[in-house]
Amino acid sequence: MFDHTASADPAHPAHPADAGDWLALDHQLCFALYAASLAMTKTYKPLLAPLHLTYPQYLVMLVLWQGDGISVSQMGARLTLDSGTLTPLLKRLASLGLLQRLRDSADERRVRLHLTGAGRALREQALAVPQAVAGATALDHPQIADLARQLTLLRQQLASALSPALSSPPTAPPTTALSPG
Amino acid sequence: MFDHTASADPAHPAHPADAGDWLALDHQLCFALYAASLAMTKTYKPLLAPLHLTYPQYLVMLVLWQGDGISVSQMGARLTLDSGTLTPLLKRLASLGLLQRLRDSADERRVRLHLTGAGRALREQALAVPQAVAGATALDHPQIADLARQLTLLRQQLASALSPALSSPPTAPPTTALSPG
DNA sequence: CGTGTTTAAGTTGTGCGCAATTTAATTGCA
DNA sequence: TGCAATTAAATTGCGCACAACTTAAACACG
Repeated sequence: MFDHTASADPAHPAHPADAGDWLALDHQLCFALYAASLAMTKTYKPLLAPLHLTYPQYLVMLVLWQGDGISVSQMGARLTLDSGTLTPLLKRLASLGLLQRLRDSADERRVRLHLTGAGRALREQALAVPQAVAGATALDHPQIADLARQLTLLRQQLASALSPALSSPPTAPPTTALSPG
Repeated sequence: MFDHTASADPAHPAHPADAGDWLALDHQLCFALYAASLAMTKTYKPLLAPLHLTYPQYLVMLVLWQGDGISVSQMGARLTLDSGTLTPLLKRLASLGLLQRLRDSADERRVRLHLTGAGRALREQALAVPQAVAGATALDHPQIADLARQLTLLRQQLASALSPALSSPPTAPPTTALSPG
């Protein structure tokens, strides 16, 4: 499956001789990323079930545990999510009693997110989650940190390729990279 | 849990001195993975729009271009998706005229997926997509291949941690890793 | 043969994730 | 001051992802 008419490395040809092999699923970083992300979410599910949180809800709580009172937009910037995703999610967390959504009196457009006592208390139960996930990865911490670093760089690069004007103009202009030869 | 004594880098401490720092968003591999996966999907969107494909639909087509006539379950095994996700997605691809869903006459439970002429022809337009994405990553091919390899290993390890009986019993039993101390 | 089990696909319901639009509040600027 | 432009959040609609369940076909085994 992998090495028909392969160019250099028979196991994982980085440069398929046939142009069509560029479309092979196993050569796609995108699929590796996609499938790993789905697997990660599935790993979290049983760990978050006792906390009555979904995985995106857990991410919101992580942000609030680092500092609450932020606005919906600030939460969105932190998690790269928009209000269309966050508004219903935050309403669910509010109905669970974990946070309050309060209009900013100084700017009535803003909704600020404040942890409740229950929301703050939930943090204690969440402390065991990262270690459990780390165990499931079978990676040690330098490996986890290195992989996280690579993925963060990848995300930043993809984001800057999508909106070149909005971030890091000093680096090379990535617009041309989006139009293949 | 893992070598608590070795924290060094003040900017990105791999080993938070305070136990609470384990919950910091930026220390989470899971978030790096999640955000990178969302960014990747956003990168594909404008590239797949001319093909009238969503990103998961594109993955299905990648599998079929490597060999069609497979069943829904085989597609699911390839993409780690179940029939609840695939059945409506495949019906959309069929209504686009890209594939046919045909009951297997030898086993009427199975539905086999066959590319149409239009489905096969779409492959030509898809050939430019991987290079465009590779450009957006700003990584060269050895780097892309290496990152994909790490992510594939991670996915396999997470999958085996979730269902220890189903894969690689010779390795260490990961059930205990899921229950934190 | 018949019947209980297993398997494949489909269905239903919930929760994201995002594009597009709407509503309302604030800002900019003549 | 007045009014267009901008901004923040919410709403609507669509397409995944998945758990739980249903339907129907194939299999197992006495």
